[in-house]
Parts: sequence; C-alpha cells; structure tokens
Amino acid sequence: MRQAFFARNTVTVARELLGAVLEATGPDGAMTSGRIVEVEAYEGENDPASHAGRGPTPRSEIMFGPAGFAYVYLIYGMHHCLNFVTENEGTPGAVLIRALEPLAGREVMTARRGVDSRRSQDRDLTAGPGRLCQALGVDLGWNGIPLTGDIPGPEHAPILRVGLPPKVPRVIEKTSRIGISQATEKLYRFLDPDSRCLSGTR
DNA sequence: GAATCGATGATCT
DNA sequence: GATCATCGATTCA
Repeated sequence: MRQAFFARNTVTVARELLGAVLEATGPDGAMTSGRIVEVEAYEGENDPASHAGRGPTPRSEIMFGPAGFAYVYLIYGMHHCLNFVTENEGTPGAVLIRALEPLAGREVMTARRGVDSRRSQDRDLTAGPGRLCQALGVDLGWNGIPLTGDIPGPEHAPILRVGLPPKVPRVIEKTSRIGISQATEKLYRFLDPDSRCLSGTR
C-alpha cells in the first residue's frame, strides 16, 4: 500500500483494510504476518471515544499528522494497541487493528504469546488488539514508524507493511465499537463475519 | 458457554 | 489522582 491509500476518509480506509495482509518485521529480524479481519475507525472532534476527540495531546498528536504512520499506545498498563494514521495532515484519524488471521511466522507468534504450540488455535494468537500486538512483537518502540515504502523511516527500526488482500471478505459487518462508553451509536467496528479469529467471545 | 474482576503503567486533568 | 480503544483467571452454569 502507498501513503495515498491511508490519506483518505477514516471509515473508508477501515473498511478497505479488511482482508489486507499486515506484515511485521521486528528489530530481531523475525517476520510475522496476518490477514486483517477486524478494525475500528476513530475520528477527531465529533468523536468523543477517540484519543483525538478533545484536541491534540503529546500522545495523540500523531493522529493529527500525515497519514501512513503507526500509532501505538499502552492500555490498562500491560497491553499495546496498533493503529494506522489516516486523513490529511491537520485532520485527525486512525484505524485500530483489532484482529488478524495468522499467516507467516506462527512459531514466533506462539512463542511470544506464551501459549502451547500444539493446542493453540489461531484465535489464541491474534484475536484482539492486545493479543495481536504481542504476537507481532509490537510495543511503544513501534510508535511513529511509517507503514509504506514511499515514506523514509529510521535505519534500524522495526518494519510494518500492508499488502493487498489474498481474499476479499464476502460481506462486511458493522457494529458498535468495543470497550468504549461514549459515541456508542457510531457503527465504526468493521469485521469479516466468516473469520474464526474475531475478538471477544466466539 | 457467559459473567465477573483484578492487574498495571502511561497519559491526562 | 483518575482514567483506560484489554486480557486471562476464576467462578458459575
């Protein structure tokens, strides 16, 4: 994907990310990848559930910058969440990656997750925003890195890339976002209902 | 299978 | 000092 893909309306980008491949290469050189099956859109001023909902702060500033960068933050003191910054500079927006179907690097993922490699299911690895970050090795050190090759990035930083969908979802389901108490009327959670790797109970 | 609850630290007021 | 875009263990069924 090019930067222009991300520099559009946040909800549009969120929907079109479903089915796409997310590939992560850590500082250790280990590569893991997965098919995106669940995302959420977060906007700016008119979205109180968003970190950008009440103006820029040191943490959310990146959401107000140019599209095509990773926004990573720590939640509940122990889990990381990975977002893709969207929209043009000056307009805040981001898409939270909530679930993947594991593709490459399953051994690395099971090791990072600390689960039994024989008994573990795909959903134990990458169903949920915190789980998938742990499986891909994503932490605060990944915050601010570029998502596309057309943006120059730091030398020895980890690498995140987004590729075309190997399989486009048959349908896209939309629901209220998970874990928020404000703006629950917005149906900004998008998912591939055919996937067995969705977050929450299943 | 569903409901409840505590862990734990960066960020913001 | 309060909040939090979550997870896993525990409990009850």
